Amino acid sequence: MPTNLFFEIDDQKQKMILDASLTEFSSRGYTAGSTNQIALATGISKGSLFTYFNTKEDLYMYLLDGVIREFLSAMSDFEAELPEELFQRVIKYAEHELAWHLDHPRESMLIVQAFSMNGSEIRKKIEAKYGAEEQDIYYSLMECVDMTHLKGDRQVILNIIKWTLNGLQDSVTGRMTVEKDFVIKDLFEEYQSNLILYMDTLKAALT
Amino acid sequence: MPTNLFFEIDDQKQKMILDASLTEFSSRGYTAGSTNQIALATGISKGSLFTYFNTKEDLYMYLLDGVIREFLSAMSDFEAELPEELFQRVIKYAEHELAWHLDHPRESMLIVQAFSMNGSEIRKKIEAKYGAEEQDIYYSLMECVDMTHLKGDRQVILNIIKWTLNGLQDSVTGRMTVEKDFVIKDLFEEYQSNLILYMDTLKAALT
DNA sequence: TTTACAAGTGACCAGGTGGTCATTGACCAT
DNA sequence: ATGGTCAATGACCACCTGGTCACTTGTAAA
Repeated sequence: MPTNLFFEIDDQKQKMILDASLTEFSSRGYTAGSTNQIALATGISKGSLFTYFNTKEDLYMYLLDGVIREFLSAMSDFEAELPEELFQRVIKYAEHELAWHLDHPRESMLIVQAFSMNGSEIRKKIEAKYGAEEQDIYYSLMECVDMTHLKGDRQVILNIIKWTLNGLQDSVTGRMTVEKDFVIKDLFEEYQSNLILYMDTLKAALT
Repeated sequence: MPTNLFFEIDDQKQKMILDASLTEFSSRGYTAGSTNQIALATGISKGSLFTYFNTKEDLYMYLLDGVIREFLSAMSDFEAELPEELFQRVIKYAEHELAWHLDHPRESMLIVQAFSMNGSEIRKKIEAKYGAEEQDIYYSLMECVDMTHLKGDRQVILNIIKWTLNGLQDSVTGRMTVEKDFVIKDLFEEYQSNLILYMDTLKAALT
């Protein structure tokens, strides 16, 4: 949590600090991320940085909180535009989510790294604070959908769909970390057509 | 890659070094893992450690290679015991895989961390060396299965099943990192019953 | 112009890191 | 006993970390 002083400096400076922090932590992770580098990139002294935030952890948690809130609100805001039919709805939702990740690579990486951290104390705090919240966005967006005509338990079906989305998404982002030259547009289009293929298979099977 | 000297010291010592490395790297990750700590835990000097392995990376890659080979062979060796029917086969395979992870928590964590590392150079080497191999074990074990009677493309179905397994598995291992008191046996039994529930749903849907 | 006070600074600290290399000492052939 | 070989050693190096604090600087009131 920042000190009062952080909020009293001008907004430009606040943004620069958070932007530099985002770049640093998303590319090097929490542990390897360097407060020296953040201060340097922002153009302020390390002394100031540590008067705005008491510890590296405070800075990181404040940054993460903002980014997660951005993500959740980007997803929630899209709710009105989602079709009512389950599989159409899932496809649009997944497209929107992946588009957000591709449009916000640093934010996306920060979140991914935050939840794939291992062992450390801070990981537990993150899990305790956001674990539930992060899971719930998908279910809450699907809550109003009628699934009485489908073969199988509601929760089971929702999870199978969700994990299939995960798998498809990972196969895209995984390729991004390995291949040197990738065209985001191409990957996205491949994802879209796979999305339709997999959802059609599930729809045909479960209807 | 170790030097010749490493293989010439007695096997007990070799094992102690690898064991200490496994403990260190699996609990703290590659970057934070300390060669000092490994030397200390093994009871040898740091100088010796660096005559056996030229760099930290060499040590880590050698360790990882052994562990991955262990895992792959543990999976392959099980092939003969797998039922021929697809969903029964998947259930047994998944049980066996999760059991291995629970029985080898350090090895399991090492592999997970190796493939969830971000950004660094070594990650790319790992991906290049094992990316394909790790994906293929599941497909190769399912290769001989007859799926002509199922509704949908073979590859699509196999992926949906695989990602469903992933989701179930993550929900178990995820709970292990969060909850303080968990009984492995209970988690495993919960996993087993969920496995059957989800595979039954998929089987009913796809048949 | 002087004073008072808060904000900004970067040299500094203790504690780590991966890696090196002059020295040691155990062993063995002579 | 001597000389030679070579694995083992740990003090040492340069570099980095998160965090501190005595100091400088800017500003505004008196």
